[in-house]
Amino acid sequence: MPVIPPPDSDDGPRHRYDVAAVERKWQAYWLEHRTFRTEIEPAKPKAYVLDMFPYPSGSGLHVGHPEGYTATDIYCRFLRAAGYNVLHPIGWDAFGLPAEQYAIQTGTHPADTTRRNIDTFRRQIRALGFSYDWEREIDTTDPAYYKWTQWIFLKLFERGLAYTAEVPVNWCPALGTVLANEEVIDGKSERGDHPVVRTPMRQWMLRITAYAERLLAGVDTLQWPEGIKAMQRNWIGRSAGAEVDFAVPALGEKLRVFTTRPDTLYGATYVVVAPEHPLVTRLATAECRASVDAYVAAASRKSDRDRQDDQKEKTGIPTGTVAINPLTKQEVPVWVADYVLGGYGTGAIMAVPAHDTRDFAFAQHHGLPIVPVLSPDGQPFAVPLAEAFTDEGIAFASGPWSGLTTSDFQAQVTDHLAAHGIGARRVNWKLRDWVFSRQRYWGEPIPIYYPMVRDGAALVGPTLTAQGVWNLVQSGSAHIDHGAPIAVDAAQLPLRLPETADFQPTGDAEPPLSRCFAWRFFQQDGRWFARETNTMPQWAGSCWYYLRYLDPRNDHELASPAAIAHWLPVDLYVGGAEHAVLHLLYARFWHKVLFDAGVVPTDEPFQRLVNQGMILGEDGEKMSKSRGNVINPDTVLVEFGADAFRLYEMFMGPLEAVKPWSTHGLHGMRRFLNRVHTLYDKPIGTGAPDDATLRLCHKLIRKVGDDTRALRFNTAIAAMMAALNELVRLPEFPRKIAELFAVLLAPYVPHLAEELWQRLGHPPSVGSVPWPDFDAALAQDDLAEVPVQVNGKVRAKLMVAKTLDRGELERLALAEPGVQRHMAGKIIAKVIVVPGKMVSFVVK
RNA sequence: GCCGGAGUGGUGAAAUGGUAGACGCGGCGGACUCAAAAUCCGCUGGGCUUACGCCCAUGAGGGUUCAAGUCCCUCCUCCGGCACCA
Repeated sequence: MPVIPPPDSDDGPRHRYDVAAVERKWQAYWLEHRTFRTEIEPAKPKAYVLDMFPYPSGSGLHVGHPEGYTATDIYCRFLRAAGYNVLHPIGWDAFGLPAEQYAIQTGTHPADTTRRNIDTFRRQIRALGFSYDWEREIDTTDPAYYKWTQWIFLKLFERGLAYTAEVPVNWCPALGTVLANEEVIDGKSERGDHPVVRTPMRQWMLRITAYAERLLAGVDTLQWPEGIKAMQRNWIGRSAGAEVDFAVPALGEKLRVFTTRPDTLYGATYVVVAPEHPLVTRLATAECRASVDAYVAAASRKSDRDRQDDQKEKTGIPTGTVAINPLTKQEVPVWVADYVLGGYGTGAIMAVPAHDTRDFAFAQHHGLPIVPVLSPDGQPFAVPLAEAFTDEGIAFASGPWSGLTTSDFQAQVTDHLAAHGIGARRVNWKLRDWVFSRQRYWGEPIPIYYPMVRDGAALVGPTLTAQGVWNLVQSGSAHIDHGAPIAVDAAQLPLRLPETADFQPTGDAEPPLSRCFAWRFFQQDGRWFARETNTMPQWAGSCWYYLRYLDPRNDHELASPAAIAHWLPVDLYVGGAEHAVLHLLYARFWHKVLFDAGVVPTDEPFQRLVNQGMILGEDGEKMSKSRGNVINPDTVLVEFGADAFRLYEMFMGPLEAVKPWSTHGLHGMRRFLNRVHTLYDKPIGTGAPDDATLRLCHKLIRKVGDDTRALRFNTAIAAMMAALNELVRLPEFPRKIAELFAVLLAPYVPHLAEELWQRLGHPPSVGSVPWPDFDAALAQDDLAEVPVQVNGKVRAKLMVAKTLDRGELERLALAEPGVQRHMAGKIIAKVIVVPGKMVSFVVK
């Protein structure tokens, strides 16, 4: 029979080994052998490496998810080999609007879509070969999980940090729910970009402002990107200044204003109150009443968005009333204008047009006086100001305070005001309390209930049904006493979300749970009660999930104290920068509360944070369906395999950098892996490697170790590529080197590394092989190429022993023809010799 | 406007103040092949030069230094965030 040459494999000759089979084989092996199961090993140093868990959307994983996940996976595999006890879990942040929106659109129950989405995400993540401990997988919609979300809520409630209030909230009619300030971007919902309006409603609030000072101070202690820290500081928005009373003789009242620049009080030429200010109506004189009322009414109709749009021309009108500047004793007019916010400070300001850009614009527009009282040198400005002077400086025209610097003036005048009972030192915060309730179905039920009242007494009625109670409420003969919230007994948790097909929002403020009468109304000791029907926002489950991973199946504690003590804090947290203020601020807040409650031993949850940079489309634009530049990981995996995919995402550039996708680059990774595979086809030599190869390898161990530890994966990969380029030149592949190279590759391309390790005759897993040590002497060359500079330009290069002494080095350098040529006819003014590094001559 | 980050070949990017452009992609040339693909080898910042070499070059302009992509000052551009918070 003729010998039939084996056909090239069907999936193309570029696949030199059967990537799909190899990857499937090892993924199955890891799962079956629970290779990455984690237990507490007290003898080892611990490392808690956390990914921001995904929201399992209907569209599946995008290429941005695996970027961070690959980084932490490589890091974890490396740390395990380096002798660490590593915790590396994954789970699902599965409550929230998108799943519910999708469910509403398709008529499927959110529980079903959520389950399906999770299955997809799990399959996709497993296909990438990540070393998660799957026995710690969590799902925020699992009652066994949200039992503890509710338990933490009860802690907040007990400590007075959860309360209800009738407050102006961000109501989003399209989504049928209120949103937190953090969820509103430019007057639109963060999710879905729907309009948001301000309207007062009864809401559950969390008193995050009580932690403002600590949340701010804690930022300084964190190893986080500067940008994120700045954003948190900015969001918390501490502002120190003074409150000052301006007397309003016509009313016999004081108008209290907040200012950060009490040193400009002599320049305060008018006062402005917000349209929402409680005194507005009374401030309006008879002549101004109609216009003030109209202005206030118009302002109340405007959304925040509209108010911002009107920035260019600042509107406002006089109230007709005057106030007295407490220092100059002069009368200044009181205006009402919507550039002053009702919800910040006292809702009133003293306007100093000469030294505040906003006041300046307003004063110019409305012809109000502009009086400078401060300049860089304390000399009055010679000409009228063209713009506000807002820097610090030296005061003039300020009575006894003239000549003082801004800071001295501020300190002294604040004391003076306080001593005379007309002011006080004051710190304001931009941070507001967190609106915590949502009028949606797909969230954690808030574990609170209220007494039912009929005719001023508790509603009793053994024969009543839940529906009957509702009828009483509808008819007005009974009501829910929202003023007397009662916490569900912790032993009764979880308070399960009722199953219902009627989960659609109605567009009014009544949550879907209000219609689940059998769940909502219940009888206890003969009395009727009504459950809270708002649910928690999406952020609730993610506020503490990193704690549940520590002990995920514990049903009598959030996590055991032993597990908490062992693993906290999170040593490295990797995720997208889009969570800079929302998730990261809320989670820090809850963590501090749990710290105060003695549940956790640390004040901050996430010691070190790294943001992976966004991956752009091949066109350099943000990936989006509308641009059609979205890369689907599933497709990439089929064509190139997980190892190549992982390697490519890490090789693209620094982890934190924003970088465009390139399918060409991916081909390069496949080529690299094929060449590695081919290298192991060579005869495996039993002899000792030669000196050059040995040095190469020891340098490689150091380089890959250092870079991996520092999350510089791109340069570690480059070093392995460079090493491969040398190794392929060897006539045979020494066994020791073959083993070593597989071990170094393992964190990066775990499937191939396992396969090669097995081919070398070892039992799995290559991941259990300790990370090799390098020999410091072998990890550096004894020869060095030393550049010789003449007047700063390299004129020769010397190949010399690294340790060659200065005198000899200088002598050799001088002998170089290239050096001679540039020194001819000149005298040496200076010689710098750095042994092993550099020789530099300065000649004249 | 304010805050944070970044500007380096055709391209993604490397470079403890000490040889700018490692590594990858792309391109060019060659080997193999009937041919192509794949693979392998070589070259590849720009300019001048037959050549040895020389000059220029890290957004722009200054400065410090024997030596600057790296440190300092001024400015420009791009990305991300915040934005009437007094």
